[in-house]
Amino acid sequence: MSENHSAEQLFLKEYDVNQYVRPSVSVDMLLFTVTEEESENYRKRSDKSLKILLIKRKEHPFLGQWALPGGFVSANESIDEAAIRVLEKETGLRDVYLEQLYTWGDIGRDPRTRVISCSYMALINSDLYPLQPGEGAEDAKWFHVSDQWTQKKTTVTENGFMIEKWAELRLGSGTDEASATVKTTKIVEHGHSKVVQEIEKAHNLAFDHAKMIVYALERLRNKIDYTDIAFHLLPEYFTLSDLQQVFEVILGKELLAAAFRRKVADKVLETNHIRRNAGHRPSKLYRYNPQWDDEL
Amino acid sequence: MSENHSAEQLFLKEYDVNQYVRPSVSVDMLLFTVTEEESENYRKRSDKSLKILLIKRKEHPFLGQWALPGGFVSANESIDEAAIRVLEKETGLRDVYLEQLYTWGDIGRDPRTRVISCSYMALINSDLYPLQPGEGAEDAKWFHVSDQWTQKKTTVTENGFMIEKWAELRLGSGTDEASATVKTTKIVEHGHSKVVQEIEKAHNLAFDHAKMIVYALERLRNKIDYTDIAFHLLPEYFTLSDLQQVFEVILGKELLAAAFRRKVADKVLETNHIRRNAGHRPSKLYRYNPQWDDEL
DNA sequence: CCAAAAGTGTTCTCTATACACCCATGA
DNA sequence: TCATGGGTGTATAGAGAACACTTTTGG
Repeated sequence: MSENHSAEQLFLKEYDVNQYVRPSVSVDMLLFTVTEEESENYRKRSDKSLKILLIKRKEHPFLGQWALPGGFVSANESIDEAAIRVLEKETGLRDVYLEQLYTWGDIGRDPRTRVISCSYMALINSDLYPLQPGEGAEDAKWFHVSDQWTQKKTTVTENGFMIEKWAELRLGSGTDEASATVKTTKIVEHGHSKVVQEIEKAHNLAFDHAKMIVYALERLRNKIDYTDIAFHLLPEYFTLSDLQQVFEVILGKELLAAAFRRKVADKVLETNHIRRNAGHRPSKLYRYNPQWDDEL
Repeated sequence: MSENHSAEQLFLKEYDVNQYVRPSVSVDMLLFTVTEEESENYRKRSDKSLKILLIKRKEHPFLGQWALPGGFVSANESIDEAAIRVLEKETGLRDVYLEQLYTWGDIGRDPRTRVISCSYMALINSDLYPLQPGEGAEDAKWFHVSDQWTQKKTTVTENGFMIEKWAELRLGSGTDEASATVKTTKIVEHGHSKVVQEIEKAHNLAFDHAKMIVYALERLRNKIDYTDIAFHLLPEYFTLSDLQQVFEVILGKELLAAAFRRKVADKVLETNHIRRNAGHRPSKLYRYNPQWDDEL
C-alpha cells in the first residue's frame, strides 16, 4: 500500500491535478460485415452489401438516434482488452479481427463531460453472426453503409490555398435511416498543409460517429489491396467471385474479373471443394493463404 | 451551473464511477528531423541522418534515462491542441506537420498510475530548429535513429503458426546511447491473425517509448512513397539529391537517381535557383508542388 | 438452346529497374 | 586534369487495364 502511495506521489510531482482533469476514456467499435442481399431476378448473382452495426440510444443525449457500440475503459484492462470486451458483449464473438483506428479527443464531442474515444474496427463474416438487418433486438441493427464524394471546392488564399471536399454518408436498415455530411478541409499555407474534418449535417447519428465511420471506410479502402483484411469478411471457403464482390463493395466500383483473379492469386489457396448450386458453371472454392506475405 | 450538473448526471447514468477509474491522458511527441552529418572527405557529399528528439528524465521512474517529450492533456484543450502545445513548448515552433499515430493503453505502461498516451509524429526541417546534437541543454538532444530486423522465427502450432520477428532499435547522440529490442509476434490460428508487440530489452529508453519509435519509423517508411511527408523534413528549396537522401535515410536503402527523379517528378516544381558550392556540377533547386495530388 | 457466371489468353500501356552515358564544376 | 555529383536516354521486365473468348452448368 505504501508502495502505491509513493508511486502516486511520484506521479503527482509531474501532474498538476488542478490543471489536468482526468477525462473518461471509451472505446467505440466499428463492426463491419458483408451480407448477401436477396436477389430478385431468376438466376442473377445476389449482390453483396457492406454493413455496420449501430445501436439505438436509450438515454440522453441523442436519445433515439443511432450510435456505434462502445464502452468505457476500466482500470484493470488495457484499451485493447476493453475493445475485445465491448465486442464480445455486443456480439458474443471472440477471436475477431480488431484494429485500432484513431483517437478522438475534441473538447465538446460528448455534451455531458470530457470523453476521449479510441475507435476500433472489427471485421467479421456474416456466417458467424447471423443477426439479420431489421430483425433481432430493436436496439442493435446492421445498417447498410456507403459514402460518396459529392462536392469539391478549391479556394486561393493569401498565403496558399484551400481544398474543401464534402462526403455524403448514408446508412439504412429497413425503414431506419441515418445520414451525415462530413466536410474535409485541406489548408496549404507556406508550404505546410493541415487537414481538418467537421460534421456539417448529421441525421439520426449520435456524437461525432459520422467522422469515425468516414475514417473507417477510408482505412478499409486503403488497406484492402495490400493486406488480408478482406478475408475476415468471408467464411473459410469462398469463391473468387465472393472475394471480388467484397472488394467491389468496399471500393465502391466494379472490377474486371480477369485482372482481379491475377491480383489475388497468391493470397488464396485452391481447394478441392466446388460450389454447384446456381444455374451456371460451378465454381471452385478457395481459402486464404496465410503465408502470402513473407514479411509481417 | 445547473445545466452542467444535469449533464454530469446524465453521464453518470451510463458511467459507473466505481468500476471505471478515469485515467490520465498524455500526448507523446515523436519529433523527427533530418540533419547533415559532417563530411570528412575532400568533396564527398555529406551524408544525412534521421534524428529524433529525446529528453533526459529528471524524475523517477526511469531517472536519467531518455524519453520522448510529452505532456498531459488538460481539460480545456483537444488532444490535437495538446500536441501542438507540447511541441511549441519543446521547440518554440508552430505550424508544423503533425500526425496522430497510435494510442498506447496497456495497464502497467507507467509504473506510477494509469496513463493512456496518444502518440503524435511531428516532422520539421533542421534549418528551422538548429539545435545541434550534443549541444544545447543537457536534457534535450537529437538522437540519430535506426532500426533493423535482426531475426525471424516461424513456429508451427496446433491450429496454425506463429511468426516472431526482432527489431533492433539504436539511438545515439555523441556519447549518449540508448537501444532496445522489440519483438513482434504474428499469431495465425483458424484463419485469424493477431499481432502483438513487446519490448524485450530496453537500455536507457524510458516507458514503452521504444515501441512508439519503432511504430513511427514503420509509419514513416510506409507513407513516404504516396504522401508528401518527406518535404516537411526539407527546407523550402532543395535539390533532388537532398530529397533522395531523405528517402534513403528513411527507407534505409540506396536508390537509383534516374528512377527516383522520374518518380518524384510530379511532386516537385523546378525553380530558377541554383546551388553552386561544391566541387561538381551545380544543381537546380526545386520546391514542393502542393497540387501534385488532385485528391485530398 | 440460352442466360448467366466461371474462368483463361492476348494485347497494350505504364511504371520500376538497371545501367550506360554525358555534363559542369572547383580544386 | 579529374574526381564528384548532376542529370538524361534507353532497354527490359513486370503489373494492371481492357477486351475477347471458351467452359459449364440449370432451366
